[in-house]
Amino acid sequence: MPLLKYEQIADDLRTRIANGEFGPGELLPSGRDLAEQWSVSRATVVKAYDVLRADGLVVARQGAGSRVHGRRGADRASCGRTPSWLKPRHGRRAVPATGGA
Amino acid sequence: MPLLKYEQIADDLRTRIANGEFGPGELLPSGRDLAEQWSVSRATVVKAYDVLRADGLVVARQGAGSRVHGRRGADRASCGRTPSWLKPRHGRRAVPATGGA
Amino acid sequence: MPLLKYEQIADDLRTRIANGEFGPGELLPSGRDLAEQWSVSRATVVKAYDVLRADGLVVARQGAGSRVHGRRGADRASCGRTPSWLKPRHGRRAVPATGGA
Amino acid sequence: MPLLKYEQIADDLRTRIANGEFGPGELLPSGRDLAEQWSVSRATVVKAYDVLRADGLVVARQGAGSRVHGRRGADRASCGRTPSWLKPRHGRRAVPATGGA
DNA sequence: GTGGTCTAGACCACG
DNA sequence: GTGGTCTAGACCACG
Repeated sequence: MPLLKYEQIADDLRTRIANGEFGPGELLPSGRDLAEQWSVSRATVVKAYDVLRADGLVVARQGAGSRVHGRRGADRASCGRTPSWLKPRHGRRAVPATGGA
Repeated sequence: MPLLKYEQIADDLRTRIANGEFGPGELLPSGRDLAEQWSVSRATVVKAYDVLRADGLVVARQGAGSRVHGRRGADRASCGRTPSWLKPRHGRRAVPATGGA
Repeated sequence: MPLLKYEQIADDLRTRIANGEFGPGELLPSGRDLAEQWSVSRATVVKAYDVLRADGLVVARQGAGSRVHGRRGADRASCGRTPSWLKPRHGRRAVPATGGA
Repeated sequence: MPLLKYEQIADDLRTRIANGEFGPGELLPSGRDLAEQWSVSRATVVKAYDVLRADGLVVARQGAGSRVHGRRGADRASCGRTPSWLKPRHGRRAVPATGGA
């Protein structure tokens, strides 16, 4: 087996994040769920998330699950699906803070 | 040959989409059909669609064919000449929080 | 020939723009150069650029050549090579105009 | 099989690059070698490298092999633990136009 | 040697 | 039927 289990899991998550399945700030699958899906112990999943946290790809907080690093929306909005060469249009007009909200 | 085969095929589809031959959400020719029409291997057509998917122009689902990105009608309806996929997120403009809601 | 000459030329430019060979605001090859490179008349090249202008990909001004649509730098900077899922880090900290250095 | 072969290969390389086994500018294993090591077709390896190139992690030139993106030394030298390819354009800070030029 | 394209065909999952 | 992966091998340009 060229890839260890926890590396496989980490890499699978990396791929799914890269594919946009999970965006910045989004909640990732729980350790318990992943352990069941991959038929591994929770310790193995914990190690997989360790790798991703070491890479800076994922952030975790006590009792609040693991999330993709980055704020929701902001960055994604500017680098989403649109091909880069179609970008130039919208002038990054910042949302005017017009009193209300 | 200035253009590789898979680029030719991708660019031809791009052009036909830009020309409105295929609108948002519409079904594109199957890989098998294109392979026959262009007298190329199916793998070459798959690579052409790879390019278009990477561009976000096309979406494909197992067993359900490849389609032009975007919902039927919606985008096209609100646009003039410009192909919908040239319009970057013209909606999105957050609903101005005008007091109430 | 599934692609007409001017479509081939247009699509080649489109591909090269998509590949980043020419960025937003950058000057594209002159009609005279392209005509020679592709062994076609200048009218054919003009037609190719017509297509790209109709697509909104290219802008042309009298005597100033054709350029890729969009401002130089700005947008490219925010959506360059870095994979989208690596983006989140830098907090868009505007360059502090600290007088000195 | 949760991970496709080409994804496994791509992810393995990604991991090894992240671990510092291959630094910026360093030559990566040839497609032929990897194909033999993984007992897969060379086309599968090519696709793995496709993924890494699409991510901007790897650059390849005809006849000159594939290399980790980035110049030798420079990026690595200035970084701590974080793999250089996780650092978005830390240079680039435009020279502040201090009066003159 | 290297990377990349392309073929002809098998295989799989999805519908 | 569909898209996508994968193989084994040929071919090409680059060095």
